[in-house]
Amino acid sequence: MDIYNLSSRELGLLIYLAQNRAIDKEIEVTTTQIAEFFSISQQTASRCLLKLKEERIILWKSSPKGSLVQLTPTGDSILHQLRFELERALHPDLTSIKLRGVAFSGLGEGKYYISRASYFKEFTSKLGFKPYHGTLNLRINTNDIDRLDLIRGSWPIIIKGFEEEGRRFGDVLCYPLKIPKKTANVAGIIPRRTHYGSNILELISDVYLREILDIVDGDEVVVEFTFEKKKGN
Amino acid sequence: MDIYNLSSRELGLLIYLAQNRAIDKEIEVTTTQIAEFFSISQQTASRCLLKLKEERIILWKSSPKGSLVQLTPTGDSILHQLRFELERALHPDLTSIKLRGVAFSGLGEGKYYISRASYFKEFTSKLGFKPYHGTLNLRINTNDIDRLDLIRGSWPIIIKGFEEEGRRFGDVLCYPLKIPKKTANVAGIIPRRTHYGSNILELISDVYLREILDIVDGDEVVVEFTFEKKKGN
DNA sequence: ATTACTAGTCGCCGAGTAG
DNA sequence: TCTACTCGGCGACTAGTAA
Repeated sequence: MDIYNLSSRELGLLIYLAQNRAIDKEIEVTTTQIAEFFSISQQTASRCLLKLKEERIILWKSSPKGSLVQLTPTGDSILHQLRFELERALHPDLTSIKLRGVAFSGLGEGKYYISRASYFKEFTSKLGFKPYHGTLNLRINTNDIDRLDLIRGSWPIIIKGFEEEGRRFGDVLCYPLKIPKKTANVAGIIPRRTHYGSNILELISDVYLREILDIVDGDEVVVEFTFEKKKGN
Repeated sequence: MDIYNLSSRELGLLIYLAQNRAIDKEIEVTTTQIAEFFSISQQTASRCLLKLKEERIILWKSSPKGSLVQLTPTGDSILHQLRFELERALHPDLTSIKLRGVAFSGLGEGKYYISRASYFKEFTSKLGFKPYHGTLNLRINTNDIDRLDLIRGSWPIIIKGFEEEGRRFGDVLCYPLKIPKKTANVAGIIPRRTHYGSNILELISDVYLREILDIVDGDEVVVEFTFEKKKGN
């Protein structure tokens, strides 16, 4: 879903809904209320909601008494993509974002996921390096979560999910990163379904990062995200 | 100019131009290049630029060899308005923004401007208080300039400019503020033509702020901007 | 009250092409 | 090459109205 495929109406409506907290929870709206806010007809408001629903940008339960609306993760991510593009428009000189986080040990899921043949092959071909069989978990500093969300609004490398042994493995989004003064190939990975505002970022690399960086749990790690030329899609 | 009056294409084009640094300077573009980027026809690209020019959102010199484009202050402010709305959409719990700045003495222009009968009357009627005949100049902390720009993206109270004695007095934009723990009526004022990224904010109030706050040049002042319910226009 | 279908109008888009 | 006009078609809007 590309933000530029949305009409201005739909985008405005999405912003309106989000401002009314439709990101976290279902909110009540009526098509008449939307129509008045945007100075359009009630019918158009109805059609816009319908279209957003069809494109799975919102969840919508309509009834003769009114409607309940909530943004889907897709809707949320569209707003973040717009934010990313806008930030770059307003700060064209900004070419990288630094994040600080603290290393911690997870339950080993990262290692498990990377080991899945399907993921491993895609990581290798799309990232251009063979990932070490393990991840370095970072708990991003509270002050930097907003910046993490900004990075997540960029156009990530998408590792496709799959179904295996009756279990669903979802899409994983990869963001190429650098560790200042190190040459290791690094990428931050985040499951697509992770909500914005999360402070967890897992790092994969072609090397054993804990050794290269000489860190243990609790140590601070800085990663840097550098902008590409344009939105790639 | 309301951001919701722009078509999605025009908004996208504006972002594209800004990302290519058309905020600061004239940049070269061709309608074909824009057409390819957005996957539209060259004709539509041409029409979009033409419309943006008519609405004084961009300056555009076109010739058979290509075009030079630059955003007008209006164009810049549209992007900042969008940023403001988007920030509120993504952070609906954020209800106020604090700015830190350092007091300094200007050349007394603020005092001069407020004294102009035309400005004074409008300040009084639109802000709801009689401004003290002087302003408190703040040099906003570098780290907070981005937040100042965010506030400037909101819907300000507009004090209309006028022509007098052969001189042009431009529009002044007012942002209602509060000083933490003080009850004084305060507003930040910024001439409309001031470019974004500026670190100067002038405060007007119904009281003599330097006395109430007990400050001299060089002292730090904190001001707080609180969001209203909705975009007012 | 709501949502949403249908009919009719209007404006926007792309193709062809002129300057 | 550029920009930008005209024209034909289609998509989006409003009004009326059904459910």
